[in-house]
Amino acid sequence: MASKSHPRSGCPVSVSLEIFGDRWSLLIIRDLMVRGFRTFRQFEESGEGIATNILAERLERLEAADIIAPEPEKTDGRRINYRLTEKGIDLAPVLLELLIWGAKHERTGVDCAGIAKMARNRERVLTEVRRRWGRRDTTPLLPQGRTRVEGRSTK
Amino acid sequence: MASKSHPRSGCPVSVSLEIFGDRWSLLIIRDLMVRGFRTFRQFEESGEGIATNILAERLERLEAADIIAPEPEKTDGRRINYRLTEKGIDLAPVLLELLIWGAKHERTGVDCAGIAKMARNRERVLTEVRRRWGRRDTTPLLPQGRTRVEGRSTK
DNA sequence: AATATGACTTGCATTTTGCAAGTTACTTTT
DNA sequence: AAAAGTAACTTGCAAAATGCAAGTCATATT
Repeated sequence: MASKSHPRSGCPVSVSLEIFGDRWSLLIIRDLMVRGFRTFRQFEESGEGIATNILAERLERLEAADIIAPEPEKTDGRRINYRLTEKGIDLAPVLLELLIWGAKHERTGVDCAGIAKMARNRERVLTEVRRRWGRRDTTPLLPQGRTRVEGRSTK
Repeated sequence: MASKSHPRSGCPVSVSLEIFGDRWSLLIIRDLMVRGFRTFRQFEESGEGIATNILAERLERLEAADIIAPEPEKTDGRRINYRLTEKGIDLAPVLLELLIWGAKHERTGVDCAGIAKMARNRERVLTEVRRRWGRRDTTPLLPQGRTRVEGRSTK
């Protein structure tokens, strides 16, 4: 991504996009925030099809930006758990709006009605995300199934 | 960008990012929404340094996604005014959250306090954006100067 | 008629992606 | 304790996207 520093405008939107304005970064953050994923392997197999070299590069980038932080697992020296920093958790509203927009305007694999409900209770949703994060609760916020457009989700 | 269609997850966030998950698309939308820009030339000279071929490609993409729509100017056959569709205007919350996040967490060229105030009145800001859009009011929402980090903005 | 302007194309060098196949450092199994 | 996983990456390329400079083309203006 934006490796080299071009002289950009200094607008916060522009600065933000320089950090995670690509097709993958926010998906990693989504996996951390709402799916409860923590490891390289989980991100890799999250269903989006990210290549491992890109994933590694994005994790490095997000870490450099202090959005995520690696936390080696004590019981298993191989495994690294990635965690969101406060700065990373603050991306929840961005992700939520992206979710709401996509569900409203595009054909996606999730239940529109459910998302519309979230749209009416943004604050509640964000509070819940933060609460779970604080408790290290990794149960997915929304039932993230391979639910495709045709299938009515959980009812 | 994501020209070829990979099999992605169907998550609304993912679908959204496939459309405008890059470094430029949302900047064009920002220019339309809060700076009152309407033409190719304006986007080109918006200070971000987008190349003309990329700009042309992004406009095409956004139009294909029904986020913007070109409107040839009657009095001047050369000029095309790009306008946001309803779907495009619905990106206002995304942009606003991006703005708030960037201003809070990164060193940007705008007055943090001003943005923080917007963060406390999200609904008011969004209503104002829509109101201006409806009236075709192109005066910039925020005094978008080349205000750099050092300069305290308008007072 | 000559010059200018707005909105793009085109050509080409440089970067970034995507993909497949390693590598390295643990852990678990036998 | 050796063999076989497993987790997190690297590496090597080919393919695609990007950046840059220059050019085109249809109006407008002088």
